Amino acid sequence: MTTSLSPEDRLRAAGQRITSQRLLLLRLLDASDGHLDAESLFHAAQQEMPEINLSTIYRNLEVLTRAGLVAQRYFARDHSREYFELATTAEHYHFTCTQCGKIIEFETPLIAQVRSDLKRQHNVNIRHACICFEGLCPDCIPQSQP
Amino acid sequence: MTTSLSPEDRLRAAGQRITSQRLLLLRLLDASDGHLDAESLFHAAQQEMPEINLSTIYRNLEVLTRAGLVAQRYFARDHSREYFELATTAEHYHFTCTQCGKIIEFETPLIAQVRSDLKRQHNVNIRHACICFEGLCPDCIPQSQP
DNA sequence: TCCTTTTTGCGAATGATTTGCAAATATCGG
DNA sequence: CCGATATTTGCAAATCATTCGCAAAAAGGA
Ligand SMILES: [Mn+2]
Ligand SMILES: [Mn+2]
Ligand SMILES: [Zn+2]
Ligand SMILES: [Zn+2]
Repeated sequence: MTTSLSPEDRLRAAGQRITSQRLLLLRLLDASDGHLDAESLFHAAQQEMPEINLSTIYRNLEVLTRAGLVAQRYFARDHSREYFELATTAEHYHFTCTQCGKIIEFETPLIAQVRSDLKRQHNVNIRHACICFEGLCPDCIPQSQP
Repeated sequence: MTTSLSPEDRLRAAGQRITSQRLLLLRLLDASDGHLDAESLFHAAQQEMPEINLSTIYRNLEVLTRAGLVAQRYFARDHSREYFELATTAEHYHFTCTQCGKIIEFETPLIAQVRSDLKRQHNVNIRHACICFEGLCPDCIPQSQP
């Protein structure tokens, strides 16, 4: 069981340079529930660091993702925008409500099962998977007349 | 068991107007293995219809997708580009080789299982899912020394 | 502290997809 | 078959998230 490291130690452990922009990004992701896009992170970051640039956000999200500290996700049918969350949480998947935008996280061993079946049956080496669902959350499902 | 309808009948059955551009698009998708992007379909279409426009391709792919005749997919880690295939094939999922680009299709009942678990546990109404895997296909996995 | 490498801010570029518009086409009732 | 009406198309320009080139600033190591 790992005591969660400070942003600085996480960067160090990942062999990345420690910059105030990266620390800020990690702090913002720590503070949020995750599932933020570059633009939202940019706006949040500007509160503390008004001179920070959007391309710095993008570049660092890529660095952090490749370093394994952050996970990039797609939600909803429209994959036009990338979202990010800390990679520290356990493997889980997402359901997005197309009406209100709520994201429901869930776990299941079945995806791991799919992966191992796929690996065994087709002799492939799986490096990455994108699994997401969308539809209406309980609050947004129209009720039938009582 | 449905005898596969002609492109024209498929459009009619879906209540969409029959245009030569749409018929061509359906024919091209019929002829290919699917998994084509708008640009490839555009190039293929131009062979038979030199004046066809790329935005017509995009617009009709959306129409056909909404009509349920075509399915839109994302492949590879870079989801920056949409791919399409006929929606007539059985529910299946995709693995993309990041090295050679090959796409391996596979079936599994486990995803349906995930959906029903998700639906039951969170009372959501699932409308769409995006499931895709990527990595190295058998041909692209480096062999260890014999 | 000095030197070398990496990162940053800035502005411009990219590239897939979308959109406004007027001309062309499909559908349909007569 | 014909004309009126609703849709669709080709064209050109716009979007918009993400990427890039560059010179100045900051980080890390000796
Ligand atoms: Mn999550
Ligand atoms: Mn397929
Ligand atoms: Zn909702
Ligand atoms: Zn391959």
